[in-house]
Amino acid sequence: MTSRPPRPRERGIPEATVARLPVYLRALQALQDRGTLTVSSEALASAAGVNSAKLRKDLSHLGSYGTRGVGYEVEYLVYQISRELGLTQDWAVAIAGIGNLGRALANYGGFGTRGFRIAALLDADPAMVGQSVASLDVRHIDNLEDVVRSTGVSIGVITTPAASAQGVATRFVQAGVASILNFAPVVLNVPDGVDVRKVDLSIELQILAFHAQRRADGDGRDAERAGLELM
Amino acid sequence: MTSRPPRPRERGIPEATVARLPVYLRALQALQDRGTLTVSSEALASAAGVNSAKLRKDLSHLGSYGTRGVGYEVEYLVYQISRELGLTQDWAVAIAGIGNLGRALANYGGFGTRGFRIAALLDADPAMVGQSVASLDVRHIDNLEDVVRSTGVSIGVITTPAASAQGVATRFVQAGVASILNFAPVVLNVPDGVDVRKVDLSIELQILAFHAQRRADGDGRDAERAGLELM
DNA sequence: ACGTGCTTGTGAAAGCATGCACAAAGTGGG
DNA sequence: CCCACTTTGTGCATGCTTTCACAAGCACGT
Repeated sequence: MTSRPPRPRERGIPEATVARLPVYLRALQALQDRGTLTVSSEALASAAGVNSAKLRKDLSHLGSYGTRGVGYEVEYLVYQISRELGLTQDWAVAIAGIGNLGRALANYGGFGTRGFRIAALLDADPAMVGQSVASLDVRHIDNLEDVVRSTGVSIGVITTPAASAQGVATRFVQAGVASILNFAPVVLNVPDGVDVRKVDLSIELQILAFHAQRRADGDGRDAERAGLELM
Repeated sequence: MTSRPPRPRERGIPEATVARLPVYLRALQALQDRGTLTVSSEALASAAGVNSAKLRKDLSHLGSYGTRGVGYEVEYLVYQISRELGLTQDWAVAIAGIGNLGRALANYGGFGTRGFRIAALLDADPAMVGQSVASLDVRHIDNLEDVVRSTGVSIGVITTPAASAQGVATRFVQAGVASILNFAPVVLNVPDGVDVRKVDLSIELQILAFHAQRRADGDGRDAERAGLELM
């Protein structure tokens, strides 16, 4: 029951590792573009901004894809990580809320290259509906269920105002969408089994402000502290 | 040397706690808008989407601001968290890269209300320079140092293409900006003491895809798994 | 065929974060 | 004034993450 070689990975890659795999993938693709064939954990770790022991442990969760004394074959590793992340299949994404941010996402080219295809745009504003954004017609949010079903959407992105976000999320879920990326500044309530990730610009700024203040306090209070001057 | 009451908090709030304080703050402000005067850890935790023990431990790092048997006074807690996060002062933010995303951020009203003021917009495209976005003139990126100094910018937001991001980051740092929020899909290299946070849309989607695939694999392989059907 | 040198993969230790469960501390009613 | 009730603040146990340090393994030159 524990024969590893044929199907190397067990279920259960740590969450922290999953969050770093896309970073490794991007670094590897950059190497690939430059024609690099193999890379050591040290070099890849430095390109990805992590420590090499962490990188090796992360990769070890996918299987034993390196060669001792040599490193990792870039192309093979790109494939293995892509497969693990589910990027070898095609994911249809719907964006709800075509304001500034929704438009910015719709026009962002970075998705298409990695298995994500923007399949539908939805908005509640009648003036918006029917307009063409990034070569897609904006549909009215009332058609959410139809649109999800007919275009096979499995990931929903919410860029609506905060007040509408929960409603849209609930409709996504009821239409069978179990993965949601939420940009609205609210905590979404969804049933178990639905995966919500949140991106919140204002929270990131607040975290930066906290650290900036701490630096400033330290400088003021205990004269020079470790920090900027140790380079 | 360990007298607590007068200045309750020691240095060193855990990073995980810092990341949640903005969420609590938002939930508290929503309560405040509804006229709520006090709130229990249970109620606030549920509004913030966390468990109440975690909330209490988080808040205990700031000091003892609750009343046993009653809860927390909303207004007082808003003030304490704001102060801890450094939101009682005003932070000048510069946005470099006025593409779709940069414009979306510039026009997003959510910052102003919480101590952040967009003080400058920068772009490398001569056609963009001089245009007015969100009532600010776009300046050429070559003026970065001048702009930072003259407007007192202390937080830099990078929404440039990936290829330009590292250059802009380096210039921000040399101009004295020690807090950077990076939307470009690259790992930035900065000296110690500079705080970089990354927001990466494509990474979030990839993490969602991973979990979505895992759900699908499970359903296919071991018939029905725990998940959507347990509601 | 064998030894040398390099790099991976992984136990084991240390460090964080989470959640339980309860004592401590306050409120309000009788 | 005391008792019952509520809710905070926190010690402790558990689990997850990171980091160290080194044995195992492979390539290459001789």
